[in-house]
Amino acid sequence: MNSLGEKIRTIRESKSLLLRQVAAHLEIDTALISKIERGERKLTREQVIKLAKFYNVSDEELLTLWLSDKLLDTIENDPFAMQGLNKAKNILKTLL
Amino acid sequence: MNSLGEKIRTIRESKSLLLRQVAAHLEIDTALISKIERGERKLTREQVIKLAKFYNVSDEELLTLWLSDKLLDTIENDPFAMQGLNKAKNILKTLL
DNA sequence: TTTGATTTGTCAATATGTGTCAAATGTAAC
DNA sequence: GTTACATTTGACACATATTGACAAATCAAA
Repeated sequence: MNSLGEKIRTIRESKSLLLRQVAAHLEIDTALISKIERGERKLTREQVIKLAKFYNVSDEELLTLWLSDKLLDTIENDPFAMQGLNKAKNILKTLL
Repeated sequence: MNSLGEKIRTIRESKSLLLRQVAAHLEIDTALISKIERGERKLTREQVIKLAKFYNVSDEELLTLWLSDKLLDTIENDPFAMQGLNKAKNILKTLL
C-alpha cells in the first residue's frame, strides 16, 4: 500500500540519484525522503509535482499513485471498502 | 458530497426524532449532530454504527455512505480523481 | 411574545502532519 | 578494521486539523 514510494525509489535508483540530491531538490531533509520512499511519510501534492518534473515523468502517473495511496490509507481495513469505493465512483461520475 | 448527513437527516425526520434525542443517544452536543447532518462535521466510525442501531438500519448502508464521503473528501477536486479511484480499486481487488 | 428546536461562532483539548536534528546502521573501498 | 558516505531510525518542535462543549443567535409554532 505504498505504490508511490516504491515507484519513486525505483525511478531514483534507475537514475543513480542519491537521497541527498532528491532531498535538496525538494528542499527537505534527507531523512524525510528516505521515509517517504519507504511509505512511512507522505509527499504533499506539490512535492509530487516537483518530483515528476525532476524525474521527467508525467504528473499524472505519480499523482494517480499518490491519490490512490491516500485513498487506500483512508480506507484502512474497512470491511466495506469496496462498497465505499464504488459509491464514491458513482457519485464522482455524476459530477463530471 | 454529504451523502451520509442527508441520509441520517432523512431517517431522523421520518422517525420524528429531535436532534436533542439523537445527540443524547450518541452522547454528544446537539450542535454537533446538527453540523453533522449538514455536512459541516463528520461522524466517527463508532458513531455511525451506534446510529445505525438506533435508527434500525444496516451498518453496511450507513458505513458505505460514510466511507464514500470520506473518500470524496480525500479526493477534493483532484483532476486525477477518477484515475486514483480506479487504481485504488484495482489494488484493493488484488488484496481480497 | 414565549417556548423549544436548530444553527452558528468561538474556544479548548487533542490528534495528525510536516519537518529537523542527532545518532545508529549499512556498505564499499582502502 | 577503519574511513567515508549513504541511508535509516527515533526524538522532538511546530503548525494545522479534528473533535467536542458552550453560549448566543435564529427559526418556527403556538
